[in-house]
Amino acid sequence: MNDTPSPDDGAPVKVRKAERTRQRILDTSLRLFREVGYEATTMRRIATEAEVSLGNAYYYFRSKDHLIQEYYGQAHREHLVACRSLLEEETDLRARLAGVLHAKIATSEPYHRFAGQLFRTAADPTSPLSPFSPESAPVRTEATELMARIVDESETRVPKVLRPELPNLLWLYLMGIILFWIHDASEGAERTHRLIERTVDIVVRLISLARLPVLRPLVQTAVSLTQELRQLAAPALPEASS
Amino acid sequence: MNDTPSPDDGAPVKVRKAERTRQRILDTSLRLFREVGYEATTMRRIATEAEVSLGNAYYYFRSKDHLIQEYYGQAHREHLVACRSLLEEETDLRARLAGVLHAKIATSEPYHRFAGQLFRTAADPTSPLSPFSPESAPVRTEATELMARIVDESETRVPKVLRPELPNLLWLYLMGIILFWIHDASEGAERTHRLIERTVDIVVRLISLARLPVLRPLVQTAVSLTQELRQLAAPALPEASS
DNA sequence: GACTCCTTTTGAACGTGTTCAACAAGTAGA
DNA sequence: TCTACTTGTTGAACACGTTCAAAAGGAGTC
Repeated sequence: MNDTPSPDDGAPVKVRKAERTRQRILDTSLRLFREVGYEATTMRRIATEAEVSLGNAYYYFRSKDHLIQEYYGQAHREHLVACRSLLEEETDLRARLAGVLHAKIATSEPYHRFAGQLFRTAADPTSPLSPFSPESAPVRTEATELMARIVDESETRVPKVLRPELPNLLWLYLMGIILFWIHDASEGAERTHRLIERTVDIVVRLISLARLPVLRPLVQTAVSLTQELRQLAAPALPEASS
Repeated sequence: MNDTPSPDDGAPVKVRKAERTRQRILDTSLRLFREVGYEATTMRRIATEAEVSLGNAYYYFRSKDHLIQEYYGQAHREHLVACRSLLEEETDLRARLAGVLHAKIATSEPYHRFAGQLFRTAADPTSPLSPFSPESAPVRTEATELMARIVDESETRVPKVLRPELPNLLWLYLMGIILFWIHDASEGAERTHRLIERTVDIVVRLISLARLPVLRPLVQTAVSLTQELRQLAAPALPEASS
């Protein structure tokens, strides 16, 4: 069992062991979340199946909720993989945006039931699991950067007013789609995919329409609103701007 | 104690007693929600303070969540009272809309902390407490009718495309404001009130802009989207159309 | 009163997430 | 080897929401 061959760098075996325990708990959790859903996955069951005591699970993860933060990360990484080729080949903005959204829904599908139950916790503003919480900042930032990439590497020119805020707006749009998907009980999330097809058109149209003089003040307000939103979520948000 | 003078109509005293017990539990719950928040209000405490056994509370209310449905109703009634004079006197759409929204936030203020915790449950799509759930339909309908009244009795003409769907759109807008308010920790919800002032302008502007030929297709799509949303929430929604 | 039937009420019991004092196991210095 | 010290681990205990079999109460009928 204790196969730790050639501990390179003289790294302490202790750390390794702790890391393995942590990983075992994490893997078991994510598997159970997928297999039996959020609520049926009790901390006792996680502990039992990970061959660890109940208290030990709490040593590594402060609460059941905190286990979910890990899910966010994993889900995002899977999404990135699913998007890669599309982002490398496609240059049309509409196609890029639609593709990324469809991929998000598709990769999330195994976790559909889980996500529904999870949402209950994630929607709580005081919860560290809220997508707006400081704890979620890393994943949120990564996701926003993905949105920026969709736009930047496309052939569409974005009106200047919109440019700095557009990735955040698109991230909000993604959150909206996910919200819809969570409620969507249709076969294969077919309705959500149709929703994407229809709303992507609007969004792309709006991006160009933002140029229109009539709409200028509107756009200005909308942009400043998202800034307000951001302030609301994080009173002090230390973010590396790139 | 047993003061049931002149049981008119020969109504069975039994029913009266049951009704009183139910009311006592309900009053105690709402008071505790206000005073100590959602989570600190345990079913045991409600039972104790209502001078009733724990099981008895469950006889009248299927779960802690169901107690909240009652809160929705009460909150809406308080909102109506707070709006009355404004709706009778004011005819300008912007002023009417802003007034109603400000009133909603103001009357909800005592429940701010409670609402934050509550939201955790209410955001769960499978929860009967979701504002989109069938169980919430009565209050939702009433609130939507209030939105219709804001528009109908104002002096502003609404473009035909928008008319049937506008109350629902405004209700969604209200939900958005409440969502912001829940996250808003500023003194006296001052930020939410500012948000209302700014967004009301946009909304009113959008209502007139909906006439613009350029935007026609956009508006069309937006309208049909809300219909989609409605379908999502309630697979079979029996609603009295007036 | 005695009987039946339905409504109301009780409190013990279950499984849950979480906490915590205690213990075990490694690690490093003497 | 002995001695601290940190890290990792345990399981009992707590309060919670919820359930349920059983008891009590009340109303009508004989």
